[in-house]
Amino acid sequence: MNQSKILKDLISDNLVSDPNGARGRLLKEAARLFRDKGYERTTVRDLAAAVGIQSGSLFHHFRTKEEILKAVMVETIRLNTALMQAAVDAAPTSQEKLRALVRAELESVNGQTGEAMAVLVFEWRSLAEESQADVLELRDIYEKLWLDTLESLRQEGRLLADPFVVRRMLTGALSWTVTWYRPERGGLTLDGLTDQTMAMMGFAAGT
Amino acid sequence: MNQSKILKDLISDNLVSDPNGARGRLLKEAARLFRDKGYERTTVRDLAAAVGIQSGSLFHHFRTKEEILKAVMVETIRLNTALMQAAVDAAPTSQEKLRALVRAELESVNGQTGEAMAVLVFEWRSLAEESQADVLELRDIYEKLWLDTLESLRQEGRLLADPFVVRRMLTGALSWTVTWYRPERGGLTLDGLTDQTMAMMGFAAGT
Amino acid sequence: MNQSKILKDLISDNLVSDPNGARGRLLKEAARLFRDKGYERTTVRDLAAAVGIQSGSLFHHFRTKEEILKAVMVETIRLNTALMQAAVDAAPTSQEKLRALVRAELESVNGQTGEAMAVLVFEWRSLAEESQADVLELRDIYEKLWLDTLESLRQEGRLLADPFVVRRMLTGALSWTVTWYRPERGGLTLDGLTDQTMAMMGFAAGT
Amino acid sequence: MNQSKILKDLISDNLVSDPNGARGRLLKEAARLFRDKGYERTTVRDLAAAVGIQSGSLFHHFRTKEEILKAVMVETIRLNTALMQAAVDAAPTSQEKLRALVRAELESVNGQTGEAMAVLVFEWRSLAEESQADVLELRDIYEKLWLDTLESLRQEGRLLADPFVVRRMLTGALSWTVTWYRPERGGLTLDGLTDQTMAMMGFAAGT
DNA sequence: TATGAATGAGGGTTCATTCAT
DNA sequence: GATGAATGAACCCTCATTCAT
Repeated sequence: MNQSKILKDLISDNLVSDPNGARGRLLKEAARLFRDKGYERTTVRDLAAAVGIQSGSLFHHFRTKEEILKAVMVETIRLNTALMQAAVDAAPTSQEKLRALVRAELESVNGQTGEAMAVLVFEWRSLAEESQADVLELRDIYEKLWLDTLESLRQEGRLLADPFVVRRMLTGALSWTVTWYRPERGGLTLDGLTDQTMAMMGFAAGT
Repeated sequence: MNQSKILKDLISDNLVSDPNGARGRLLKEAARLFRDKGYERTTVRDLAAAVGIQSGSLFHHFRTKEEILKAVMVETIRLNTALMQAAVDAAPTSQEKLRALVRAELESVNGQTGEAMAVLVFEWRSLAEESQADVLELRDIYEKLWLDTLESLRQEGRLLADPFVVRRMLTGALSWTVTWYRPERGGLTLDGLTDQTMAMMGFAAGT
Repeated sequence: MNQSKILKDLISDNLVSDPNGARGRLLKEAARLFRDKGYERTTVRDLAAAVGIQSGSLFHHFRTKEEILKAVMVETIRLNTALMQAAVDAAPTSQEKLRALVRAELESVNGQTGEAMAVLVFEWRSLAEESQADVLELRDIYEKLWLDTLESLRQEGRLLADPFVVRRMLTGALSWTVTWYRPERGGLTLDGLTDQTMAMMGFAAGT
Repeated sequence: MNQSKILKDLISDNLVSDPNGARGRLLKEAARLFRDKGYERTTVRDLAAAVGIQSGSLFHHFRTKEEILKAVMVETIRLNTALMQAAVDAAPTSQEKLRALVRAELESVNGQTGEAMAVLVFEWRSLAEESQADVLELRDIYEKLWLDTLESLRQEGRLLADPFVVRRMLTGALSWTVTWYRPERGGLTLDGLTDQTMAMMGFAAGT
């Protein structure tokens, strides 16, 4: 099942907003602004201007600015959970599953459609505590995919460290790429970056 | 050369503020607040209250709030550069040097004295561009320690990935520990966490 | 002529809106909300929600929010003028006329059907000046009933004070009951409250 | 003890703000604006302009706009309680005590210094519920003066109605004078208005 | 008539910064 | 140095009103 099919299904189930609709367009711009300037530095006027409406009109779609942040995070996590699941399902071995997860997360963080993943990671503190609890529930599903894969590798003797710790390290490492990885300037492709990540963990490409 | 000696030297060279002086105390509290609440969410009144003065009085020590952030970063990086250098110098092999660097950075990020390192990483965006240039210069020295060590390991065949990429991955991974590592709740010690980090990269403890 | 007959006549003359119609229902809810929360604190969304429509739809019935306030006042004053007139006509003596007026006004202010009277008194300031002039004209008819009755009592030597002043004092006193009189909690009935009002003025019950 | 002496004592006890100080001047202007335009229609910018400062500066003295309303009410009630107490103490008979209370309340509501009393009465609903509880406590002292006096008259057989009801009626009647009594246009003086009020209750002047 | 998205002015409040004392 | 009142721009959000559908 390819990416656009996954997205289409989520949209028709109302789990993710249609990127062509008013709400979807706003969330996309919000994700971009939040990633680039940070949640705090992004004003509701910035958000409104980015989709060509007045700031007051925002509040037709969302009750508060924070609700926008939450929506960005919730929809991102839903989309990425579905993408990760598909990636894992399609990979035959544990190592390939891991590679697929790394690759998918790098794409989420750095890709054109996925700037919201960086928001999820770096603006977490700006989310109200009540909202954090809601998002954490969704996050658990997502994290389980990682932990199961890492656990398998551990049992196969191909991973020396604790899967839980490794996952958290990888969260930081992969998210952090958003601050420095610039594929457009030539150099490393996303596949190359994935290879490097695997190599850092001692997995040579193609083994 | 132990840590307190290093600190003392830096203080007497006026490279780092005396933590007992007014300026030093403020920077320490600022680092803590910036790490805990973020730069944007920390008000100058918060900063002033933390050291028991009025907000207006802050501006006798620093011209702007951003100058405080910059000072936190500059002094942090000076201190940590000295600490890292000492750590590297004391380690005989490349792998031990790497372990020392990891351990030192984890301590910087999570330790009692070093909360400022997290600020350096996560509040970078809040620093004015002109200030970023200044800090980056200092950072290069610091980064060189890492790159040299990783390069050696690479040449020894013990590291498969590109040192530059690995360093950036480690920056993210190690900084991110501030969001989840809670030694006080029992469990992993800083040494244990260091071991895990090394293990993730394929370096078994004591090899 | 009883109350419902009076109301029916006013409706068929188009002087008061049918409480079963869209306009009448809205005015009734508006009166309740204006009395309970005040005109300023009542939003058009509140008004719309109270009759189960969207806020935009309100403006098919009234050009502005203030027009709703004016309509509440105008219809209230029309209805109450008719009720007062009937009450006065039915009472044989001046004292009984006064009692009937007091009783009728207390009922208007506190009764189930007449919550709008409190609006007329306490939200006067919110009415635009142009509208005030229109309503004042209607009010004069209403006030004349009071003044004529008080004047008679004065001439009979049963009232020591100036009728004009007494009427204004009674306006305040009777309107103010809306803030404290709670018949549902037991205690004073409307008749009892009427007796008390008369007693305050030196008119013993049944004299 | 005359009025200015009473005021001076309250000021030196910090129960009422000095009308020459920043806080006192603001409260005075706030009372005037709240009475003239209503609390809701008065903006913090109006308040600030009335004392010649910027709106942001208001929040140095008061945390919220509502706190200003509360302060107006609290200080008013403190001042008026002291004035009423003095008025009652100075009057020898129950009837004269009542007259003194009526006269004092009329002066509070309509006098130059006392515009705040009208705010206390007519803006009650705008006060947050928690604040209402605080103010009510103060109000009880004030009301007791009235109730004791009315109770005495009742026992002397000079008042037919229930003191509790009479007090509430008088609250409405006397407060309402603010909406229509215009001494400057000639006609009734405050003493004359007091006489009329007493006469309405069957107390001839000088009896 | 009814909807509901959009408007746009203005609301209360925050906050880094200034400055007379 | 320290204070604290004052600034003024900007913030998030509200709300009466409009209008295409």
